[in-house]
Amino acid sequence: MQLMDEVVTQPRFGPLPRKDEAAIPAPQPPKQALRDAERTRARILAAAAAEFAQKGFAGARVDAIAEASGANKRMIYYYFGSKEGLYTAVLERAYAEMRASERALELDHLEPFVGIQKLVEFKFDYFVENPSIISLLNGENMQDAAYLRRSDRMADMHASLVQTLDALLKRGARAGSMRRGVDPLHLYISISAVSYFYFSNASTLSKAFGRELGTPVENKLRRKHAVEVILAYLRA
Amino acid sequence: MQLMDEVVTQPRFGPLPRKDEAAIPAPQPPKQALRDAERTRARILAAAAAEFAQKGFAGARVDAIAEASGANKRMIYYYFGSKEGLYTAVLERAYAEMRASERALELDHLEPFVGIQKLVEFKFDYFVENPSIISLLNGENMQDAAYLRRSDRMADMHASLVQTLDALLKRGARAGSMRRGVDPLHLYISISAVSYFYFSNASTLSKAFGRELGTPVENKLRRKHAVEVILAYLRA
Amino acid sequence: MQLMDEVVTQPRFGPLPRKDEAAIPAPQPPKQALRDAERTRARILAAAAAEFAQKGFAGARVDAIAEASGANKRMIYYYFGSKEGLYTAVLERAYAEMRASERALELDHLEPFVGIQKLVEFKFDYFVENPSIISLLNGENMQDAAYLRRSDRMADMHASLVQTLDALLKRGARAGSMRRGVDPLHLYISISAVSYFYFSNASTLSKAFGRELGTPVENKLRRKHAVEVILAYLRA
Amino acid sequence: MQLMDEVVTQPRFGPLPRKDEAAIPAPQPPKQALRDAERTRARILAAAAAEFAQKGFAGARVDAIAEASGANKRMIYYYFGSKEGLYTAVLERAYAEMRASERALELDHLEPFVGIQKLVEFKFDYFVENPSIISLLNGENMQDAAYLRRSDRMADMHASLVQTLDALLKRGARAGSMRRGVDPLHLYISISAVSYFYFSNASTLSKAFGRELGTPVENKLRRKHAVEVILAYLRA
DNA sequence: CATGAATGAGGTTTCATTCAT
DNA sequence: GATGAATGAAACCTCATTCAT
Repeated sequence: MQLMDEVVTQPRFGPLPRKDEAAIPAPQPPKQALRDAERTRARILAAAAAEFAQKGFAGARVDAIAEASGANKRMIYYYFGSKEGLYTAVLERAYAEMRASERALELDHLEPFVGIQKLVEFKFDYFVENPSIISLLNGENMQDAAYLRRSDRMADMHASLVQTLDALLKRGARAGSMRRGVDPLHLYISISAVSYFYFSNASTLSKAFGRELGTPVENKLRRKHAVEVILAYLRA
Repeated sequence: MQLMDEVVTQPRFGPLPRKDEAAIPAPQPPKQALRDAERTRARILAAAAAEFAQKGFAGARVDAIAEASGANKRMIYYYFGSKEGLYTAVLERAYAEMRASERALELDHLEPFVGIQKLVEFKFDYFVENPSIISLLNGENMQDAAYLRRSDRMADMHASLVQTLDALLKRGARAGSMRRGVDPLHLYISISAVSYFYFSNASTLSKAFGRELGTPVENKLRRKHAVEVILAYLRA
Repeated sequence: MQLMDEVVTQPRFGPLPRKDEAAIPAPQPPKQALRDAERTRARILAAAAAEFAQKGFAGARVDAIAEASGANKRMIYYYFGSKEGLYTAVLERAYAEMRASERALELDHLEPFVGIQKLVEFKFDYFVENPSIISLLNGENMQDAAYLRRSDRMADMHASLVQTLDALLKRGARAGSMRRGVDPLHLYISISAVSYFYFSNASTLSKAFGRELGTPVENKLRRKHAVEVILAYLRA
Repeated sequence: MQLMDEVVTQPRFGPLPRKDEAAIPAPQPPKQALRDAERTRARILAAAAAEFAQKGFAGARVDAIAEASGANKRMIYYYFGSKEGLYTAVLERAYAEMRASERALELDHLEPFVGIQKLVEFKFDYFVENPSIISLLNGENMQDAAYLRRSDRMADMHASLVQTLDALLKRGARAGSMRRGVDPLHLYISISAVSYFYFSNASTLSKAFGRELGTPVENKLRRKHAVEVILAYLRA
């Protein structure tokens, strides 16, 4: 969950700052006083992300998170209110970060094929670097997005990305180099799919086919393959 | 989990028939008793599949399975020994059935593009009809295939399918109509991915993009898209 | 809580038979099979009544109740669902029993003064024999009847008693021997008060006045006094 | 708990001024600091009285008291040492104030019936104005006066009142207008009872009889009734 | 005087599993 | 074959209390 730390959230401490955590730009208090609370909170969040990713919501143990984070179990409730609150915080953070990274891509002004290739590669690389996002999403999807469904903070999520894709597709089509009539959402889904599934199902696939996936060598192969599949589909 | 019932496993009723269940042809007990036992067992298995799919291994409740199946809780232990035993049985059954269905496809003698299109469509349709397999696989992958890893009964799994794919690819390449140098495993993964991911992540995608996926209309669109993506990639 | 056992409730077992417990006249199953469940449930209820009476809802310990009842802690949840459920059950039972006892009085056809004297004495004696009802009521009243408020099963409670009192008052007034214009509800409250308060506040009163209340000798005095206060008030 | 503030106790602020608080005349610190400390202490005490009255000792939450009083939780420990210490302080204060108010009555030289009527009315009015004293006493009595029992400061409590009552009774008896042989303690108990019980059990009574008690109209009725009951009993 | 962060003991509740019939 | 009752371990969570500043 390394990348997570790069998301800029205002330092938070005190009990249960649940709603719109990052919304209020708090005045900067003296460094030292803050540090502990902020760091404790961050450490809990990091430990929780790992635990929830590996075991799912039901399988995760609050005790394990407390221990892994080096914090007292009570602190988890002090900062997040409940196991569920912690889970939601982890989920929102992971999601928010992914969105932020996508936003930072700025594909709009690239040549269409170049832009889309960049997106495919970004997706692949992102999953390499943030493996827990896959497990977290898997867990959520298994329970029909029970927790994300309740979160207001991720309503607008990728909307922008699909619009960006749409613009690229239109430009490419106008230029005559790109297939017409492509549904940008389904394209986005396929772009995600060819990377996501490779990672998410690596364990069972490796076992089933007796070929260890997820290794650097295999990843390189897969990354290239993913780009080819998507670009081949888009060529006019 | 309707299709599951068509898999022919030997009826089992004594306690703990864990290993190699179907291997030994059990002595034939009086018809009626057998039927009841078999039916109880089947009902437990079906209820368990639903529960495990929805909640994962840790989140699933033995009580809930007992109630849903109409069986006494004790029976679960009588037939499957433990929650873990039940989970393994569910997993193996789902896997075995998927394999059996794939085997029944007989793509070998089809024209390469036709064969591959048929496979893409089969995958898609299979997930439509057997939604729980996706959740079960997700659960397994989240815990690094902890249970499947231990199962001997699924060693040879899809091996055959990849070989079939390889043959089709070679034939297509020789004929000059098909792209050369395609890795059949990665092709298989992509074929699975474009359908699987659409279903597995339908909940979060629907929420994120504000477009309800999984509906008949949307499914039809997706199925067509999936075929196009794969075939476009393969065209020489 | 001895008297409680005389209340006739249908034997109940199995998990969480919360609503209208006593309403359905269950068919009488074989004695032996029932016994344990019924007895366990009764023992938990008795232990809980004692614990809740002494410590209040918040102060009571589920562990203590389990131990005192000789039952496993889990059984409490099996039969009553939660600490709150158990508390409600205790409360309803105590209340229902008091109502049943009052109903059994049959004061209607007595000479008015005799009838009212009998009621005063009954109230006094009931508190002597069922001390926990006082603590339970105290606890409820401290929290503004939070739990009783939610219980449907005690709506009609004493209604009948006040009507009985009203009839006696009217008869006495017509005969010229009894004070006119007495509000039967406030009379009932006073009848309860002169006994209840003596018991409910015995501890602090004893301490404050340095005279041990609640002893047999003192009780005899108090009982006589209570009767005199009420009857003197009613004489024309 | 407004009346409480009128009790004159020496302002206290150092840590743990538990025993005989008011006995030692503390050195006078600078006015302002003193005022703040005193005010914080008073606010905590007031909030605590409300919380303990409503929830009992076990049900009360130190956090809730801190929040309601606007003070930091640490301050509670600074001033009162522990939850128990705070509870005792609340109890003693409430008790001391009631005693002080009773002392201020000066019934000794009144005509006996007038004096006793005044006492009945005083009791009633006191409970109207100090509702929390009832809950606090209830709580104490539920746990057999566990805390009051330990307090030295309330040994002599009402002793004087009973003596006053005794004097009035004797005077009335000598004058021939008043019943002879009345036990002044039991009279005092009855006087308390007819008001106390009405308030202490208002919640359950209101629910049970479907008539809202504690309203101004109902209170007026009750007050009159209480006086009548006691005076009728005393008439020769 | 005051505060936010931290703690550990203990409380309620849940769960897979087994016993007795 | 089947059932309801029972169990103990462990899970989540709460609370009074203390530490560091």
